[in-house]
Amino acid sequence: MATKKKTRETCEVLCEHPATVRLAKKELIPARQAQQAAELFKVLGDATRVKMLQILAKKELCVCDIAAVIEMSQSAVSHQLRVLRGARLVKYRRDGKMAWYSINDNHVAALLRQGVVHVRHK
Amino acid sequence: MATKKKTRETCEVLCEHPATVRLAKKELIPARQAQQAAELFKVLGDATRVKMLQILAKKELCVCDIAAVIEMSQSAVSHQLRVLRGARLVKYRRDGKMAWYSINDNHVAALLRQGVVHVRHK
DNA sequence: ACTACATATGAGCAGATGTTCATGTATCTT
DNA sequence: AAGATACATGAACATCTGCTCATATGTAGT
Repeated sequence: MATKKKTRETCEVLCEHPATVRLAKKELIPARQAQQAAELFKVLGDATRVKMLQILAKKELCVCDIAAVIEMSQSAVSHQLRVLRGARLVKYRRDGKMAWYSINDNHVAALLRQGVVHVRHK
Repeated sequence: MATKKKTRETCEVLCEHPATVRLAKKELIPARQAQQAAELFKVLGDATRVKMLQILAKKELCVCDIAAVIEMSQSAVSHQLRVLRGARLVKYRRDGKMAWYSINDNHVAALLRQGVVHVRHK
């Protein structure tokens, strides 16, 4: 019985290469940075938002026009714009009833473009 | 009664700028490309996978070492490696009992790095 | 052949995500 | 002031995600 449970009792650490692990741990990105990068990518990880960002990278548009272009409801678009705003990927200005959105910086557009290029070449 | 429901009945298309919409639609990325790009970003959109890719970009590692470095269970790591394999972001080779993983191409590493740089500068 | 080891995978579950529907808020028109 | 318009938001819902736990698969050593 004692011999049978050996695997679990001795712990899972058996095949590790300590030197390699130690080195890799040093080179590992800080947890917070990983989390923030992941959150950025997560926002880009939705086809609706990709489309929105892609057209907003070309031109400033109002909510209604965004909805018309990507063929989604105004509500859905508005919800997603909130996500994009939260991630600071877009900026907006109000002009009376309308809200005009555009991409926040070229960095974002570049990242997006690079992703698109990657899937094209695959 | 008929007047009251006007908003819904006439449809949501009232504020659109037809010329702008038509132009933006032409410039809109094809749906499949948007979907594929989103799927790529979605894979990058998880802190565990970001960490894994980041260390695999520096060095080829076996599953057990990856688990030790990022401090997650072997099972969790294995599941995520499956996702990364599915997206062709990593490659692997077997050597006896061990499986050695590394990043698939520099493209992926560059994309990752760009994301990290973006959150650092924010 | 038997046991230990390294990795892969299926089931199950809690939490996150993206849409719709209904409604709220602010602005414009009359 | 009242209604219409443009947008935002809360609730509800179905679906997806990422983990754990248990177990399966394949390899090596004895």
